Amino acid sequence: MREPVFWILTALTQGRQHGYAIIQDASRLSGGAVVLPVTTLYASLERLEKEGLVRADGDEVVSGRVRRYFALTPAGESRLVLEADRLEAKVFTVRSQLSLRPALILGGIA
Amino acid sequence: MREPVFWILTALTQGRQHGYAIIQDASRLSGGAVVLPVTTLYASLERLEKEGLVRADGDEVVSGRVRRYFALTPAGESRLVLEADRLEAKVFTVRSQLSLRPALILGGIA
DNA sequence: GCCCATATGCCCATTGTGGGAATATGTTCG
DNA sequence: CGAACATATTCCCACAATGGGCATATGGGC
Repeated sequence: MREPVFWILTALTQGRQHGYAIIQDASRLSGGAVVLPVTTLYASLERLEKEGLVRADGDEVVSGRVRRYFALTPAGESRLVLEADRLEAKVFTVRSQLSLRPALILGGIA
Repeated sequence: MREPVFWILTALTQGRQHGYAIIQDASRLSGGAVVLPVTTLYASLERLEKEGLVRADGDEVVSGRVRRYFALTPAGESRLVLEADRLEAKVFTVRSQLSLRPALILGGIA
């Protein structure tokens, strides 16, 4: 799973949300590190809908502007849980590798 | 950072390695989950070399076959450490979001 | 002799990402 | 009032990264 999709699904864990708000959530949740481009967002949402991880959840008009709402499907939720597990495993693996890397033999017995 | 690059850099933490062995390391380190396609590997290595995260570390001939060795640069190592931190932060964030998601109110007081 | 593992290289298609710009309404500020 | 900016979505198009297919070449096992 790529970054944009990860943040979209993560933003949707708190309930239905519309596109523009997802961009703001992604930025907030990542501490400002992630900037989700609009084009990427809508392209991803369309793809995720086709894959059944996200579903359209009604259009609403707020002060003249249309909002398209999206929601996580059960499949989307379990996919995100799976991703969390995978990320955790990756962290464990790199950390292990980094801690036992040859370069670390700097103090030694001396 | 994408999956293939992550596993390439992780494989190289234990010292210089040649292409084919990196593929096997990636598979082993990921518990068989990651299959690094040959084309992706060499394309990535070339890119990583250009970016200064990896450097060519000599060609050797073993039983008639040429092996191209590659090694992590200090930049590559710190990039991987940074990536580990980012992954850890992502795990923390999703887990938090998942634990406080509306759907979890199922047991309640009852 | 044939297949498989090792080891790399070239060609090319697809996927996901993302820049640019258009559209349209509401708000803020000089 | 006009300009700039935030909200909210859409279309067009370029590009980086991924990866499939195939070619090449050697050595080992059946």
